[in-house]
Amino acid sequence: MARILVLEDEKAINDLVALNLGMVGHTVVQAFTGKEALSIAERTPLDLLILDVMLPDTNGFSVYEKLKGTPAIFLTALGETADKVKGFERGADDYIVKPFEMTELLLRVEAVLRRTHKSERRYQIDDLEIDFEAKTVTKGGEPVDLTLQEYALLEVLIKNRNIALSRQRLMREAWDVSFLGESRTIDVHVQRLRKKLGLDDRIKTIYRLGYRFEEGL
Amino acid sequence: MARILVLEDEKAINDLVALNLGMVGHTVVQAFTGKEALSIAERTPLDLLILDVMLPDTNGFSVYEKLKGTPAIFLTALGETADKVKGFERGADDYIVKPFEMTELLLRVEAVLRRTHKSERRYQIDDLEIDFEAKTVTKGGEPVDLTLQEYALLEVLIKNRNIALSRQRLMREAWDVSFLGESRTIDVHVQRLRKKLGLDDRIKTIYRLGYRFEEGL
DNA sequence: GGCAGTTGTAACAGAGTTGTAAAAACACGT
DNA sequence: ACGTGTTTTTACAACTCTGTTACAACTGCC
Repeated sequence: MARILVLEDEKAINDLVALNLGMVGHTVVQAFTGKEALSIAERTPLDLLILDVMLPDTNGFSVYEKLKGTPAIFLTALGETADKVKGFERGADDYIVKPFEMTELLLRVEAVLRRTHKSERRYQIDDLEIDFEAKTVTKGGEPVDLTLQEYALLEVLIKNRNIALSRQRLMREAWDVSFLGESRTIDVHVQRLRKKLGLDDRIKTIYRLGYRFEEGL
Repeated sequence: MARILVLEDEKAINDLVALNLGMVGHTVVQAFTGKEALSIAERTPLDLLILDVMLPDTNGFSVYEKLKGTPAIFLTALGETADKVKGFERGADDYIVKPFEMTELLLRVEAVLRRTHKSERRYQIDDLEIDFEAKTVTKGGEPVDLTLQEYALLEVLIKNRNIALSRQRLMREAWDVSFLGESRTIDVHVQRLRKKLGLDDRIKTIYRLGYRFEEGL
């Protein structure tokens, strides 16, 4: 279940896409202009962008540039594909030629989310089993109690596994936007996760930066 | 296994759909006109409607309107999608563009049924036995009185069992859409369910979020 | 090794959240 | 209008969580 932004000026298409994504359980935000999209992205974290290439006020690529880091799927009309494809050399992105089948879009969305680890409901490692939707954790079969805030933090860590995350970023992604406190809050929460789940080895401290959840490697 | 009405005037397609649905275990009723569909719906309870949008005597939407409450999947030809989509703002429904793959239809049927959990009418756990359609509950053989609202809440909890449900979501799904009150209503109703049904252990409080019905964990 | 900066850890208090009972508001038939 | 049964609101006590603080332990660098 991911947070997805749909940027497409044609209302009918935008609605259609949003509707279908919502149907399969994602949280969808709709934007009709590039400006709108950027202002939304500023305020809420997003897992995936679906960008129309041709827009009245700008084009999907420049929006994508400004939101670098967030994976994207581009919607492009038939003529404009070939030369622009260079944009997608990266791995997390994709594009679809209009007109498209809704099932195709849904499939590609799932594929991208799977690649970027953004929509997993359950996660298993060692003797740990975490269900983010049920909000349950078992360790070696025994249930463990986590608080909501601990789930939020753990989820961010796991979904960005093998990436070093700054405290600032962890704050942004796992805490309510309004939260401002600059303090040792995160350290304490990490400590609680390590203790409750026996994750001393998997949640690694990056000196002077933040933390990283390690898997495989 | 659900009871499904197929309304589609082209006999070949209707038969095909009915056949396939029957094949996977559903009970299928076929209708070829809107009038027929309504008369059938009057007499037998249905879990899902599959409605052709274009019909000789009417259209799928108006049939849907008259049977409000029953989830539906619309079959629509390519041109007529965009403007009609407003019909699906609700969560339980879906649509498919003709021509479609039979597997796609079957998948969407299962998805809708899963979302609405309509394939189960009764639910049993421990010494409890609940019939959501009859609106009866027995606990250890003895009948228990629940109010309508209590059934609604219990149903949402059970049909989303093992998922942590926010108060907001419970409100949306178990109360009339229009309800806005930000209050302790849900807490009180949960408390009554726990007391009346002895569900203290099964309905778990998720601090700062809402509740979760637990089954076999 | 010594130092400044950084992280680990335990304990605490206040804010926020839930359980519960009882009152108030509402719905509906008579 | 009244009475009955249901639903929402209110009030308060009990409880949980969370950010903070203080100090110990550690890290990297000179």
